[in-house]
Amino acid sequence: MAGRYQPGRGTTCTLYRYRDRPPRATGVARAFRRGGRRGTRVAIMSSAKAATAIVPTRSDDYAEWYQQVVKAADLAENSPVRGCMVIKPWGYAMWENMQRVLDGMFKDTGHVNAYFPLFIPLSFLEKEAAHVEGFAKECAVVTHHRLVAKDGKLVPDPASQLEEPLVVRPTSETIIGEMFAKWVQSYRDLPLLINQWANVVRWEMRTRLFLRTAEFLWQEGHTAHATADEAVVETMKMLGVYADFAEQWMATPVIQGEKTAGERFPGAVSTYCIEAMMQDRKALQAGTSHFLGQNFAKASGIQFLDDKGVLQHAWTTSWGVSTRLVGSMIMTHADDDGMVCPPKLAPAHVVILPVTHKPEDRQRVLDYCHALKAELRQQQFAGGPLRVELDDRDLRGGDKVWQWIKKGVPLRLEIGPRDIDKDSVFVGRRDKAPKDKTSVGRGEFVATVAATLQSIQDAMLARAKAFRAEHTRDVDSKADFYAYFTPPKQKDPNAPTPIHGGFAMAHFSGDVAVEKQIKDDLGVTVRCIPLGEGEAGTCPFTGKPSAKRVVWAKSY
RNA sequence: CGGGGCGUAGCGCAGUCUGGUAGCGCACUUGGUUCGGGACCAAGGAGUCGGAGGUUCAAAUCCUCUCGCCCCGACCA
Repeated sequence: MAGRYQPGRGTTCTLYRYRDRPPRATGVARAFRRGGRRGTRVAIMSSAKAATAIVPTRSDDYAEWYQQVVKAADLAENSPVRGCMVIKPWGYAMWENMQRVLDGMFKDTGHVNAYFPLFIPLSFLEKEAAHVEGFAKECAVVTHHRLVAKDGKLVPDPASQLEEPLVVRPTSETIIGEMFAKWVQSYRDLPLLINQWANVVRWEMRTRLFLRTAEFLWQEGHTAHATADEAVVETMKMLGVYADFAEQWMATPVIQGEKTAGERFPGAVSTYCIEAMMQDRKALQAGTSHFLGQNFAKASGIQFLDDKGVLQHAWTTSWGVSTRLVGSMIMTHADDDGMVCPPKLAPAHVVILPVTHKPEDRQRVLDYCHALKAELRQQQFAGGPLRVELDDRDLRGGDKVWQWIKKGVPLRLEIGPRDIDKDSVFVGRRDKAPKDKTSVGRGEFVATVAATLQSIQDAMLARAKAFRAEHTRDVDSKADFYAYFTPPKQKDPNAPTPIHGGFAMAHFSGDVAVEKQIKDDLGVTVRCIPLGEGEAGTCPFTGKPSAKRVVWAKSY
């Protein structure tokens, strides 16, 4: 086994692998596993690189970094059920915060919540041709309703076979359409503006925590309107709600645009989306809004008498965002020390870490911290009381500090006897380096905490915007386009693809064949056709005229 | 679904090639020393080596099958 790296045997460096923290010393030898157990291990030796809490780093191995952040921040883990995740309290709290805010936005735009069944009769899915084709391949199907013991095991009782199989909803257009058909008789029943918070199941081949799992949580809005115009307005309105939410709450800049025919929702007339750039420069669709025309109304029989007594099909829309948004926040904001929560959606805004080394100081410090916690909770931020954690667990200080850094809490307060004597707090901001901490008077901290959180929120959005700008460029020739999206040569064909490319803004004549060719060649697709006016130009692939530049990128 | 890799204590791994019945670091528990800090010393708890068959006196190790996870593709509403 020549050349095999053997830690602790004749080498002077120490091997650290995926441990939950790096050594304190800078200039450490770091290594991480990649691929095989033997011979293919890659040891990264770097004296210049600072130690990070997450190994590997983003630039070392982005996909692995993502998984390590999810683990280190205690957001979620894989379940015994293939492709399904358990969302842990810290991750779920982010989703709850998103839910609360979005729910408010939906209500403010006139929508009401309802709940529809998990199970959809198979025949419902068959009603809309494109819908069938789009979803058939990834449905979970229920065929029996009872188990019987057989040879000491439980098996579906053959006698309990369902006459019509039930599909676990991959989305609810069909069953909601069925109900809408009953609810709508007259133009006076319209518009119908419904949202539901639910889980859905799509039997995905390859899954990733939060980004693509077999079961996930989402909201799906479904509306029915008397006119096409009204439905289109609704479609765009909700797209705008998503874009606002992404920017203002998730600190994630997004491009609003329309999908090409190939990327359209099965059964939709047009699909709109918000697209965000992750730190590996890939695009992630963070939300979609569909104008469904009369397709589903016709399939489900949603009809009404208009004000002239004419029977018409309604015009419908649907729109949704999912727990994927949690994944997008990780990929947008997390760094090599773990999660970085946008303050407005953080499960906790502030964590107080009492420094209680000497027993005689302990009670005094804790009393001070509890009082400060109570005072901070009186403060308002982002439309609610400040969320404050007091971590008085009997752990060593450094351990606790790093746990909270990895979880991404915006503000850390370390408070010991010396701070109390000065009536001040020692503040660390998650958007700054872990050791970059400052002493601030208690009164001043409390008075400015909301502003401080807002400044972190703003800094995160600005940073994400700058990153996107840095990796977005106009591309005007096919050669440049191909060069932009071709990764550096890899010695090992099975190694992760290095980070490269970004968003290419290129003209496009709309040829489906061209789009397909580029996808086959580079794995790059049109993420969206941005809304708004654009300058006309020439498609670099066909030489045909193009109305405006579209966003090309690799994507999740 | 194709190609590659990996499943050994909570986490990260060694041990597998050359079968002899399990080890290291961190975490955990206890005691002590430390203490504005991701400490140190000592003692200790924790694993039917992913699962099922098979070969063998003997299997983490060899063979077959299977499940799961990860990477590269394919697919992706």
